[in-house]
Amino acid sequence: MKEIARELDVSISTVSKALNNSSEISQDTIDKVQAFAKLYNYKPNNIALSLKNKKTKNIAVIIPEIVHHFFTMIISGIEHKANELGYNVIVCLSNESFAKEVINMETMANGSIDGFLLSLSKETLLKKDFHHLREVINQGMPLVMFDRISDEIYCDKVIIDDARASYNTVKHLVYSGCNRIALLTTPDYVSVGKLRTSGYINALMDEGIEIDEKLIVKIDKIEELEEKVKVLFDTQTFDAVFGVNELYAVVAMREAHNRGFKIPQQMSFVGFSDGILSKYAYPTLTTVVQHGYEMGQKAAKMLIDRLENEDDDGSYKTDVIKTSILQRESTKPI
Amino acid sequence: MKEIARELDVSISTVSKALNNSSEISQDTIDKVQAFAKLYNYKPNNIALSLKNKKTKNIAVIIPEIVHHFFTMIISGIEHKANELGYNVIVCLSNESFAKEVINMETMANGSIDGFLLSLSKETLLKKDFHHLREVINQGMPLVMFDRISDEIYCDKVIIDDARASYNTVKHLVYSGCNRIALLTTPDYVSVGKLRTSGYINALMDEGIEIDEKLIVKIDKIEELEEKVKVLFDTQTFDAVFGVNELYAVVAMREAHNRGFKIPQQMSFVGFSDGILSKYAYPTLTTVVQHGYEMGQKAAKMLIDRLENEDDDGSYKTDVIKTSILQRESTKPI
DNA sequence: TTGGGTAAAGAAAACGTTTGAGCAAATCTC
DNA sequence: GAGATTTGCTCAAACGTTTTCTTTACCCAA
Repeated sequence: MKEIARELDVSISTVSKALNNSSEISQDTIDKVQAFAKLYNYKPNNIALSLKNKKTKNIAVIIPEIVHHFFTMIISGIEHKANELGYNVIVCLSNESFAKEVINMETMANGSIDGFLLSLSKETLLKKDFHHLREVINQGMPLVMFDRISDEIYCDKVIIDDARASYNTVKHLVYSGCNRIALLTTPDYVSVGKLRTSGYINALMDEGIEIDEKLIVKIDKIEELEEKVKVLFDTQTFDAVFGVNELYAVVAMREAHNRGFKIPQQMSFVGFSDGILSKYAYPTLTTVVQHGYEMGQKAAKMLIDRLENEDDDGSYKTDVIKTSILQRESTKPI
Repeated sequence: MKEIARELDVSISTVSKALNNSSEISQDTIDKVQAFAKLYNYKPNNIALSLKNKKTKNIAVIIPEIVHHFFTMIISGIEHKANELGYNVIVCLSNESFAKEVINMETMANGSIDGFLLSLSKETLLKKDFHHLREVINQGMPLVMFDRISDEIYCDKVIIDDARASYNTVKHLVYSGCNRIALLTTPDYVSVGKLRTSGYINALMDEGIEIDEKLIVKIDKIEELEEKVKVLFDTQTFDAVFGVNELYAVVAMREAHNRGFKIPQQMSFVGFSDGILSKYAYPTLTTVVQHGYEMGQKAAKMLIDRLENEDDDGSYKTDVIKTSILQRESTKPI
């Protein structure tokens, strides 16, 4: 801008106004300035604009892990919607670590971004320490949580109805003729795992099937997955496996394969979160579709709506994304 | 800062210097200011710093697609290394679209970031239009390309030695007793696909095996994958399949399964890029490991090195990441 | 001629920070 | 005790914009 001003022998203010087609400036000058701007390939400096407007048009999304189909779908959705609305997405990974989550929030909450999209790390869920969230909220920075949330924090949220999805799935298995259904789930501190477990229990109770605790396997770390699955097969009999994610289901299915079970005739399998594994497993895996892309889109829209509408009436929304069951080869048709 | 200055009745400059432990300021004042800063929970405004320093400590990474194991590994690596060195990562998705890639670069190259990490979209590779890259380079903004690169652009690069990896893999298959090896690859405009194809051809020639064009299947869109695989099985006989990504290999393996082939006794399978599909396929898939995480780390390091070392001697490096073959169940041991 | 109106442009402040130059007071030196 | 040095602080400019408030110049009517 300075250059253009010097070149045309006008003031910087004039240049600025001319570029913005201000009515204060003569058409003649406007044309000249804009011509020069094009010539010099002038691009307004975003940082200066951010400083002036106190808006960066950036949003941060903090997720526990990116190498995970569900999260990449969410990011895709976020990115798409944010771009559509003129925002950039800064991705931060917490790696399931509380400390990293806190650091990420702190390095972002200093003017670099306008708002947060957050899915809690396992460690944060375990510690139940949410001071960093409270801090940014008090600071007046909008926060939208998705998927892994906490009820203790008041803010906008987008979630899957995990309990209901799990409930429906188990019923589906029962209707297809299964009645000893093993559950591969996470420890209860993972909010979504807990909800899925409770959906499983409720469905069985409603169907009058007794809960056998030995059929419920809680897996904390990925390393113990294969071993625990083997133990399950060694010690229990069952005719279906419900995994709270696709990996658990696929690994169990492999084990069944190795032991010579016919799928789905002798044993059915269902997973959660329809990803690439389910789609290309052998046989293809029936899954609960979580619609991560839509979740991301909705979360981004919620955040940006709040950013652009000043009328903060202090009320927060929680959006529930519907799930659906995608019937593939690993379960018997109803 | 203003508040602290008012409260302590000193100038803003004094506050700034006190916070930076300047020797110009008395220890007494420094202590007081820092105490107040802690009390008010003062955080320096990053935007103002960026404007002043002409450095944002942000880097943009533009990738074609995020729902893809290899790219998420790369992003993980980038994010890790960048964070370690004090940088944030802004993720942009081109969705394999030339237009979106250009837009992404333009919206970022206005002061929002210090440099680019880029993997070209398919459409860009097809069009061979790289004016947007030239533009940012001329503007003096560092650019590091990774994986999907173009030789026409002079900049730092990080690549896989695709041709060699493919060559080695095919030799591996030959040594394990296969001699009619089908290749599932991409059209030649995808740089890595072309290289992998040429590695395949060279290996066969070196082993004195005739190239049968009918065994080379080029797949452009994911939708045509299953159909083309079926046609291959219907019309040709072969004892091994080499897929230039894990999906191709896994889909082919499924088809072989369905047709009753014994794997690997009757037919071997190898994929490229060791992802979740390969690991949990049935049987588990032998793959070429691309070390995406390391590629990401290296690319990030390269970019940041260039950002922080002024001495731009005009020479560019190309780093080649080694690949390795991970022998699993889908191939015969050598 | 003078005053008021208007069109076009410029000056200056602001966003939050850093930093070199400048300045007053305290301390030192001989 | 006068000049020199040191100490501790403030001023002002700078980063690149926008925007409000002047200013200037010109025109027209009284």
